[in-house]
Amino acid sequence: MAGKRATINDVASLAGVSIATASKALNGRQDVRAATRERVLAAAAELSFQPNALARGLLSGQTRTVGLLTSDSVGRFGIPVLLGAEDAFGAGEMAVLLCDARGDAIREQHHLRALLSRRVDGLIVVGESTNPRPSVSKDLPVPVVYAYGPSEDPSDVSFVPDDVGAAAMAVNHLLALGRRRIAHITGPSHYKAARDREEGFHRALAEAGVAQAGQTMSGVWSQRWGRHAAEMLLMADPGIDAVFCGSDQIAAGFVEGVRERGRRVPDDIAVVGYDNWEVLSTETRPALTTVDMNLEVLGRTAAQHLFAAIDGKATPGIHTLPCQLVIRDSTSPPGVS
Amino acid sequence: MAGKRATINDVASLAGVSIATASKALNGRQDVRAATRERVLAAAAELSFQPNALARGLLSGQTRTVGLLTSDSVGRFGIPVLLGAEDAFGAGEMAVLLCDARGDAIREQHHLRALLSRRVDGLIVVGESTNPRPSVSKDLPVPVVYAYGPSEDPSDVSFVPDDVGAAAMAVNHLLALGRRRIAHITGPSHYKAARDREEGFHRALAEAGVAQAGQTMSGVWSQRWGRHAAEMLLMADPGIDAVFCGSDQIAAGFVEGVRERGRRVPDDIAVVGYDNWEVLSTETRPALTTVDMNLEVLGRTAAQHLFAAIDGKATPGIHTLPCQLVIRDSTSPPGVS
DNA sequence: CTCCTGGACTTAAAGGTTTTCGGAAACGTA
DNA sequence: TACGTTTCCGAAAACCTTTAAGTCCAGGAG
Repeated sequence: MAGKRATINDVASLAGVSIATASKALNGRQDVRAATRERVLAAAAELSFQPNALARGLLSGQTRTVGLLTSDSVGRFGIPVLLGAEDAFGAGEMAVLLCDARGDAIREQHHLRALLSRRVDGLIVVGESTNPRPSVSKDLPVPVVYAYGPSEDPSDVSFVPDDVGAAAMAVNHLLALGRRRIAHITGPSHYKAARDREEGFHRALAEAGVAQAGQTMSGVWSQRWGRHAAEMLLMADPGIDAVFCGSDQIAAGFVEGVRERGRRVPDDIAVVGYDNWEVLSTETRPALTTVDMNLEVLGRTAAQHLFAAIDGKATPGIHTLPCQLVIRDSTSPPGVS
Repeated sequence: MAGKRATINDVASLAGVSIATASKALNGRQDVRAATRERVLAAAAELSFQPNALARGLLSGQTRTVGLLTSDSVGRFGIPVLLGAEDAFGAGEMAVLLCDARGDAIREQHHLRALLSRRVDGLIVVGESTNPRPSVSKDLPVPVVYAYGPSEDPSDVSFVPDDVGAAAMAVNHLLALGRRRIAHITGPSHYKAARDREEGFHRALAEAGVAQAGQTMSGVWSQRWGRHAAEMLLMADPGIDAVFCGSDQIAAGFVEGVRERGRRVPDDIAVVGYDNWEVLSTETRPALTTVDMNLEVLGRTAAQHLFAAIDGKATPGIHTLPCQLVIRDSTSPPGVS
């Protein structure tokens, strides 16, 4: 821990110029002789001068800092968004102030006040699910962009993954493999994600004129439920040849359950998961075909649009971003695996 | 997005007092009559006034903001530390500026400069492994605390989990269950974590006067390696009755491998993992007995000591924090499961 | 009456930077 | 010499808040 930090005043003194000239030299402005600029730069280097962002922000009204407000302690969704945002902002240009409200509205208000008092230039709100959430607050003095979980207010700017389209894509993949008896196991129906994915599932089947195998099985987002669903499904309808699961956790559990009952994946039953959560999708056997929601792209996009909004070019509405089907062994055609 | 924000000047005008009086009233200081304070507070509420943290920081030299510098994109270690830090700082009191260097030294320097120019009060550096890492920089004007990955410089303040002790604890648990032929499967030996855990493993065996079953098997931190190791181990030494794995991923793979070869966990072979990574440790079957490194506690402790260091009470050295053995089904005594 | 005390409030400075505007020097031109 | 132009540099204001120091006044003591 060294002593006091150098100010532009110290730099100016050492270089033998006024503060104004030092400022101009350091910021690469005109109206300063090359030799003088040289001297100032040398002085700044010597003192390892770092401009005080507080003073600068106070004057300009821009802090080059954005707040990221999340409720997703585990970081499943917040982290990719953060990474994407950092990318979009450019290395070191923008800083991100991260707050975790842990699903508590009071805490969220608290964080919100703290962020505003720090004069962030904008705000990204990351939902813990794709369920629409209350708008963070009316009449905020800074623009807000919602990522993953959209705002209830359609005049806000929101970015969500295209769950419907992705589910349809997954089912079309199964249909293309010749599977015709396709079941659907997913999470609780109070999740919009579950409902959207089911909608996509139905749409794709309808377009192909294929009937769903059994009823959609709603449970929880866990491996345990996947295993349990496998038991029930194989009992009730032994003829199924494919399953579209609402999450990788469910898919991983389902694969286990299938194997325990002596059926093979993908030969007997092809399985598609959702999330592309690597620890489950690539490490289990067989590796899971699954939907990647491109959360990093989503985060980057949200950040870019936040930029635009800061510049006064907001793009209100709920924007849907495409997902990607990652094909792995759990849907290999027979004999290929 | 509303118009300009209210300043203390606006509040003072509306309340009909001077700026100084407004400031004193808002900050609960003496020398202001109750009625006057009332008026000021009402005015502030009416304008929804929020003090400008930049101006305050500029004056006081304290920003009530700390930087969290990590290289752990996935958030496996950074997130718990962040949560613990937020806890220690108190809700909304302190803000955390999060930067991810992605293992790149250049990027780290970049972020470091950005953080310093923003005048953070302190810095927490989170390593991606427990391998000692270069000190972030000499003569920084703010205190730095290292979490998870310690600094190479012993005069820095570092907090690391007690891998050696935890491994010994895990092995003692297996010994207490009556297991005597215990093997060790772990990650690459260039990880200090792997070496430390092996050391604890050996120490506990030595203290009990029990010989290790076979040689320590070093691979990578993956399920695939766990499965592979299971094959090799059961081939070479079918008599083993317990395995201590260097990570939950390895343990999960090992359990799969064991089951495929027709042996049972925990009846034939007890398994202990490491990390308590919930998606693996609680969701697999049987649920894994594993070591929890208490990363959230570690983060909170690091944050508390950063506070102390900011107040001039630094505690140099590498501090080792205890881990915790979470006992689950993978080490149940026969017949209990 | 004067002097002092203490309460309630105001003035002004400080913190570090950017920016506008004015000034000074150097130089060329009439 | 007087004047205009260009080039470079400096003084000072502005951003918003906190705080040390100062002002003013009422009331009590002498």
